Amino acid sequence: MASQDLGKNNDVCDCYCPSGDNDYLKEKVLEVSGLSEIFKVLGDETRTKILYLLAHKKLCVCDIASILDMSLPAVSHHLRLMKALRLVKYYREGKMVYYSLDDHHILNLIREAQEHFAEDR
Amino acid sequence: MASQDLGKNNDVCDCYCPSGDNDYLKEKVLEVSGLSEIFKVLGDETRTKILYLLAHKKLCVCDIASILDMSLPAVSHHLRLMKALRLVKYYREGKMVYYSLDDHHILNLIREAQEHFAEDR
DNA sequence: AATACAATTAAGCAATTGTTTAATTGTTTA
DNA sequence: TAAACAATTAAACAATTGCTTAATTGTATT
Repeated sequence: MASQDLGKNNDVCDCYCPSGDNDYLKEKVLEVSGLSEIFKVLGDETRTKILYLLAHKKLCVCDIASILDMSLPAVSHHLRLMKALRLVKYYREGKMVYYSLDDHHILNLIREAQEHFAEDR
Repeated sequence: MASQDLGKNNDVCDCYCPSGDNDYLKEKVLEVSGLSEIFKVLGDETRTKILYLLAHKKLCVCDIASILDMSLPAVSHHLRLMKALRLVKYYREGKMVYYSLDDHHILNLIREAQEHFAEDR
């Protein structure tokens, strides 16, 4: 390894087809960096459903499990992740732990996706 | 196995905490069924970037690879997936294959996610 | 205190995903 | 038609993900 590569693929091809603004686009693309983190959360059907449920009312873990027909640990696992990302919050009431939506902005994303389906198909 | 289960977890717990509208919520949650398919696409950073790039201008595979600093097969692989989902379209021009955005609605989702970050943090 | 129950945590496993390398296809140019 | 190049495809691999089972924690009830 003689010298350090400035990025692996500065010349994958010879064309450089666009008007030469590859450098500009390299900058531009940074605008969406990290965005997929939210999408990854919603990329799991179970999580989208949990968020959608919690948007309607607060629920205990055990109810979510019942509604979604899943095991408690499975649900708890997803809640833990979304708690870490501050999408949901919780409070304990006796034996039960109630979860609710902490980030209501996420609903806009869900609605937007719904429109996506509504329009296209 | 004596009798058929009506869903695995109709009684995960004894509480049934909500006002008893679990059945209603089971229906309600169907509204977001299948939605995560789109989110899954955007859940990969590379794909979000490709879509964002193509929203600005059509590009050949090799340029995308160059801009994102990735191998050609890797990029091609992602494009293939998004082609199948009708998010991007393509046409051949000589040796090069140009891709462009086919589903412009997807940009709304990206913008919505950008706002999500802009507001919260 | 002991039991019961909701929830969490941990470990293990199967399935999926994204990348790499190598081979192949398609188009142009010499 | 042979060589060069863009792109695709296929096979193999590493990493991640989501679930299961089992054990643990925390609270309430007896």
